[in-house]
Amino acid sequence: MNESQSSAGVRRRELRRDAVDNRERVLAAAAAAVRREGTAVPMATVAANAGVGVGTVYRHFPSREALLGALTHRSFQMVLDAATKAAETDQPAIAAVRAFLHQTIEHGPDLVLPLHGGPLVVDEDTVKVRAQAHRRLDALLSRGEHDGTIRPDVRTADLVIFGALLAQQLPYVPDWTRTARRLVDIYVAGLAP
Amino acid sequence: MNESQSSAGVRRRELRRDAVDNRERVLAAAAAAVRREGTAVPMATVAANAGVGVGTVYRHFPSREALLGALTHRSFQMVLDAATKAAETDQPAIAAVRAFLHQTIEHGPDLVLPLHGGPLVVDEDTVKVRAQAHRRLDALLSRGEHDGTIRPDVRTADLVIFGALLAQQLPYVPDWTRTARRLVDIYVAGLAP
DNA sequence: AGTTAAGCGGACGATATCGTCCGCATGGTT
DNA sequence: AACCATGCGGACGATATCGTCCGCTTAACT
Repeated sequence: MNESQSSAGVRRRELRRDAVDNRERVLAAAAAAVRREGTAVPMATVAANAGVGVGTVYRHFPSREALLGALTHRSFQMVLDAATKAAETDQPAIAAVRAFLHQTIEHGPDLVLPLHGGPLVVDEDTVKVRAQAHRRLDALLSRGEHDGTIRPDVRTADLVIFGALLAQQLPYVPDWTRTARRLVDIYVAGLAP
Repeated sequence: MNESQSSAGVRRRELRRDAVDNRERVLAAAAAAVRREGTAVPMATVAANAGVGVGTVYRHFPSREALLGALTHRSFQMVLDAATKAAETDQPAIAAVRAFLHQTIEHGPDLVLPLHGGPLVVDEDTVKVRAQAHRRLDALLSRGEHDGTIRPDVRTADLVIFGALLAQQLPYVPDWTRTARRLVDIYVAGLAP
């Protein structure tokens, strides 16, 4: 992870240190703001929450769409990480699935996935990350079918979708984390053959 | 269901027939629009989709907030109806729960519940309807605990929340209904003691 | 079929948000 | 420590959306 990114190096030099910082602060502020106010949140709000000027936001992300796209990418990356981490252990597959879903809840506050509320465009890179996450979970489910801990009719997409839904936080629900964990545990119980 | 509504009659006369029609069309169009574009959807879009002028929208719902509030109320009413209908049958409680959740999915396209994406204010009347729905489901869960078809640690809120989450439709998921049904069936399987 | 008040539509001024632009600040380099 | 290119902030003109207002239309009643 050095110099220019994956596809045909576009970035000429390293970003200046303050620029790297600011970029990260903008992303964090944006995630929080989008969760709080939805995808139509004014860029000025994001900028203010990040403690930078609007100009800085637009420099790093040339349009609102680009910013939202970056949030989505970041979120799928988190999902991928959670899936990878969960799959690494040698516990029964169903336990790994449970761990994955719990992890997703934990990441909840930072996840901005393309749920309803404005069309978040998903770019090519993001599609790749999403595909990787799917593959990881696919393997996990196969393992579950094989070791007999998971019923065979479960789709990979179900896990991602369920996780995405749980990453939402309903404003009127106090103590969301606990509720989400209950939902997961019951769902996981239903996963047994 | 005649004349003025429940609480202290506010409406002086009956609405004219065309007015009733238009009100309904606005609500339907608004539900669709909000699902498609989020709660920040321009009022002009709603009006256009309903085939009326903006003036008409604002006459029936004095502010955007009022319109969103009406949608929320209507949605909880649907949830209540689904819960009532499901509880009426004399099948085992767990089957009724399953029916309730499937019904909720069916209503999906019309449900606009206070999920993330802008604070939908929930008014007093709506709170009452929501409470009724909760009571209905409470009774159902008790019955389930009693007839031994449902584990006792399930919270009523879980059902409402799960239903609400399922009523979302993730834009990138094709054939959402089928997926949602799978999620429900697995969840319901997990509900057994 | 005439009367009238309820209802309708959409133009309009006010306001909010967008994304750009440019003079100033600062990290990095010699 | 001096240079300067990268990065920063926020004012600004352009655009989008808001909610109101009022002259016209039409349902409802006689």
